[in-house]
Amino acid sequence: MTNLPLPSPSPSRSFFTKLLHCTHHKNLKHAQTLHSQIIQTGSSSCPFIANPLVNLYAKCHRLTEAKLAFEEIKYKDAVSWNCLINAHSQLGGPQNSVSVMHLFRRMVKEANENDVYPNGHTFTGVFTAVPDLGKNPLGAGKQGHSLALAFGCGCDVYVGSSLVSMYCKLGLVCDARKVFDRMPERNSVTWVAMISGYAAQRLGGEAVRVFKLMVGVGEEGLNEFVLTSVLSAFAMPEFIASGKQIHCLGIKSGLLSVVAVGNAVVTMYGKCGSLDDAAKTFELLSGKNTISWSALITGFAQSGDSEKALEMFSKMNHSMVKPSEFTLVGVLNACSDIGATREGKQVHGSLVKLGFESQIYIRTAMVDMYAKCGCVADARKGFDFLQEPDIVLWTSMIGGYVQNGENEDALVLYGKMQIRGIFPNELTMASVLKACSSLAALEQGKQIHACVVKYGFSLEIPIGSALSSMYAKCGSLNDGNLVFRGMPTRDVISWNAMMSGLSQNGYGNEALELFEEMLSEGTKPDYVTFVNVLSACSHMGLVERGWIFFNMMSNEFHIVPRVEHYACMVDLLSRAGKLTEAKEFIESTPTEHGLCLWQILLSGCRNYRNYDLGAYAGEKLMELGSKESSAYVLLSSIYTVMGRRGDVERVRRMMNLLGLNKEPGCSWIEMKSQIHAFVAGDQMHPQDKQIRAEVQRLSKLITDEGYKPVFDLLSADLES
DNA sequence: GTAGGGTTAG
Repeated sequence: MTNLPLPSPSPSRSFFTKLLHCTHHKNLKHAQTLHSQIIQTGSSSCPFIANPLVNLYAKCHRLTEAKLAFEEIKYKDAVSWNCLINAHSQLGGPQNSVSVMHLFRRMVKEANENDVYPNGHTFTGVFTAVPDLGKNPLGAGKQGHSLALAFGCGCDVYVGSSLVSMYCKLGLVCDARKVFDRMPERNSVTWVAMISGYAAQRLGGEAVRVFKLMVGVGEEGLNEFVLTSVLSAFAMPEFIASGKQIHCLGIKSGLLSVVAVGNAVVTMYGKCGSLDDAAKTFELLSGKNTISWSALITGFAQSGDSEKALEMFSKMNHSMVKPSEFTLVGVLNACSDIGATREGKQVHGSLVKLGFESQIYIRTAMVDMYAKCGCVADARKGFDFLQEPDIVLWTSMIGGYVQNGENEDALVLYGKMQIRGIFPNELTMASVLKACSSLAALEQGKQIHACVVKYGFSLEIPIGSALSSMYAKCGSLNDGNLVFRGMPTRDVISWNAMMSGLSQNGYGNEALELFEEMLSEGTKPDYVTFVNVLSACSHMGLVERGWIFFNMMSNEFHIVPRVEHYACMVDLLSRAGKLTEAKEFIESTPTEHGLCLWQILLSGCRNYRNYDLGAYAGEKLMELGSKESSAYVLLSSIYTVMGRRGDVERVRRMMNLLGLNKEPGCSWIEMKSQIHAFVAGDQMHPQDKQIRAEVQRLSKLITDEGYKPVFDLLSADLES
């Protein structure tokens, strides 16, 4: 009984067990030892040993070795092929996906010869690889789909699930749903694929229906994957109630303790704008990982609480959890939002240290951050760093120039992009159109309009708004209106753009009519709308209506007046000569707006030659430490007129002390796509002589018509 | 007794 000899395992059996064990532990060192032993014993051509070896290399991400081991197999069976195919599809990426398709074609081609045919395992690998194909993924997917049916794999749950997932990733949820509905058998993976497919397309309603279907069918598959995918479908404000229910379900089922589920809850609340709930859930998470922190930080940044986002980031740094590129994108966006240049630069430093520098999302966020913080040159450095910027990055850089008023550079960069043959998106077009508006570059604007048509963009928001605004701001109000009326839908920005075009070109009444039309169509005005309305009133001298609108803004629409609104009111009152009323109005507003508002009143006083009030406004500006040279010049002129020599001296001394100089006036005009700029006093233009002669001719003409220029003492002083 | 599908942060 005691000394029964144990049967010694056959060498192939022993290799087999060792290979499985080694695969489980992903032990590459041991794999190489085993491989050499297998070669020595001459079993490397036997599928029963070589297949697990191919798989072992695959799980260690060693595709070259896997391929070598595969090619050594003399009579490859289906498993040999599938191991290598899935090795590539699991690693993913365009390159590996192409390899999957090559291997698959070879397998099919040699099938009859070897009597080895693709099966369910093969098609799962193929369908997983399809979405990553750079060239015609849909064609490959459909072809694969029909082959799978031809090879009798249509009923396999794995094949079905991977098909659902494939169609979803290609954006064809309807095709995915067709496959889903026809599947004879489904499991939790199938449900998850379908639900997350809807979630990715932001079709929360469909996702709920599928989830309810699953619960109704009595599927037992409720697991952490299902919960996370459902939660991601509810990450929109309109689904917050459903999201809360799933949160409860997570608590009841105990699945909330899975960190991925907790993270999905945090994300869901963040995207719904319930940052309190997001933060509470986050606090209770056990085993917070980098995704948890990123979810919360991004949530704060996206809901506009960027200070809080930065605060959480600094807490994260103390918690010893390493930030990922996702975290840093969120933090950079927070920095852009509040113009936190110093923090942004710190993040730049740490992302270099962490090796995220060349990540495209990181680059885009960095370019955006530097541009929004006003450091366009740094933004450009970040842009130039990548040889192949994608369209989002091109667009951020172009948008960065526009935001900083460097519109010529924006157009130049857009030209470079066109030469590189890069297809713009709607935001690119909107940015370059905005650049044209600011430059009043009608000709270039028209060319871009032609591109909009050529590229097949519609007049949807934001292109429609940008285009109508471009025409309006360039003075082509009819074309602006034509585009505006042709837009399929209009949001408050579209209305604002058209109104501002009208009002800037002296069509104040039409702007106000448009405002009435906007209200009657049920679009809620925002603060910009009221800036437009008030400035229209100011241009038209409509004091009474100005007051009505100013009061309507806070009383009816609960919009807190900003400095722009106060400025419009002061401008309106000053232009109308109601200078004392303007002064009293300024004194009733929050003091931090003084610098802007007193300056407006000062100009008003100049026009009406109210020297006492002008001096009062000027003194206020000096007290507040104004850096506007024109304020000091005007004030000293006023004192000159009033004969107060001592005060003139005092103002001039202050001006010198602050190092302020009179800024020369300048203007420009675009002719035949070229911009001609003029600065007061310069004689740089090649046709300077002719231009001056023409100005003299025109001056004489209008003087003869009876025009008398006003040369009061103030403007005389200004000219000196 | 070898091989396959799904979730969370931009």
